Amino acid sequence: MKGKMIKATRGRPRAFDADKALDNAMQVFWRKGYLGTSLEQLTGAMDINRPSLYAAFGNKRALYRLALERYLQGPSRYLIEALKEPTARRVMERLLYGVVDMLTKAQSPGTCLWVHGALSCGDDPLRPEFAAQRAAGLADLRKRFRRAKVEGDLPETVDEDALAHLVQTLNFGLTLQASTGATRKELLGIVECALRSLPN
Amino acid sequence: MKGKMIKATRGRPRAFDADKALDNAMQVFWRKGYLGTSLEQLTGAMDINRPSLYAAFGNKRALYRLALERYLQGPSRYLIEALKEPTARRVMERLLYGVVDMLTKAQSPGTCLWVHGALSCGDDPLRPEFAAQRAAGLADLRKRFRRAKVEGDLPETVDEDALAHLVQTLNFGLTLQASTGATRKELLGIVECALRSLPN
DNA sequence: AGTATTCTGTACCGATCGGTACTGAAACTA
DNA sequence: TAGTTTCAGTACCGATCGGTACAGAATACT
Repeated sequence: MKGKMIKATRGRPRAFDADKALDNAMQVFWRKGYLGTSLEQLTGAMDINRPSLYAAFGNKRALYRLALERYLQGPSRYLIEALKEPTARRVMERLLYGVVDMLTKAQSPGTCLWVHGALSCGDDPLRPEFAAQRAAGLADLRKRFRRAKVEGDLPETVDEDALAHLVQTLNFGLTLQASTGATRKELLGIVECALRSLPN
Repeated sequence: MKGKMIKATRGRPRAFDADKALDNAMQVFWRKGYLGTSLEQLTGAMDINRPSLYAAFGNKRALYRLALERYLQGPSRYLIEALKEPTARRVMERLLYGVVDMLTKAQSPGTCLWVHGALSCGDDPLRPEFAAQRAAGLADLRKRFRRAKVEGDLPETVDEDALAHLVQTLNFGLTLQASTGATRKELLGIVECALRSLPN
């Protein structure tokens, strides 16, 4: 992760904290999307000037990739954690309540950086990368449900592929709800309603 | 709808079909989103020049609003039609299969113009309009389910507000699935799985 | 015909886009 | 201290953004 940030050992040391700067960049991308974010907004939030940004992070697209990685390891951590829950039921609960928490946390932009990026990147080369990441996330979820069947906490009759798809779809849908103004109360209602109709 | 397109009775008649031009504009917005669409792409697809676009449609934002209206009455017609189905069950089926059909039809851009716009409009004044439209669509669905309870084709125990939210969320989620590469087969699997767990 | 009206097309506007050349400052090594 | 390396900052690049001024062409009204 930090490997992609260019750092030097010799010469004049940089005057800013690259990690903190990246964090600020993530915030901007999160709120504004990819096309909706300008370099001026980025350098403003990161409190560095343009050549410093390019020297340290490459370009706008490369910076976005780093911000996305950071997002997935930070604010979107609930996805990783959910998979570690002991039962399929707990995985689904943690995932769905997790996304609601992320979307409605105190200083949350009220959307998902990944989703926002996926639909605001135009024809950028980032586009196919989002598709690959969706497929990867889906595969993780499917594997987890398959394991649950083996371990006996998910009925053999359940189609783990369809269930993984459905849970991912609910995650996406909840994000869009929040992005277009749904409140925490509304989101929690949706999750409860969904969980009532999901297996186990 | 056509009332917002400026047309004159006196003077030189316009050399293009405004309706057809709007249709072409809709296609571009559909594929590229709002920020992702440039005036050059629009005038190119509409086969008119810039001043003609401004004279007939106002500006980029006004043209987008017209394109969106057209989309809702055309490719996204399934939403309106679904509400006319005789039972709550049929409403849900028509809506969910309808969005999949729309997303995977022969020349479909593989996304929803509305969703694409909502997440690619940056800080544009369009943003709150999307929020209002989501709320309106939700209210329509809720009213329909309430009626279904009165008419007896939906159990009294069902929370029509939560159900409406859930169906809208599934619609959003399916759109995002398609926007990031999910196939028709995958989408149909999700719908079947969802319908199996929805009331009735 | 003459005139008012509205369209088309070219050519342009200032602003902003993502990205970079270049100067000088600040650190390290020798 | 001299030389090397890397950073910071200004100032700029060509391209593109959304939007428009203006001149000429085409219609309708009188």
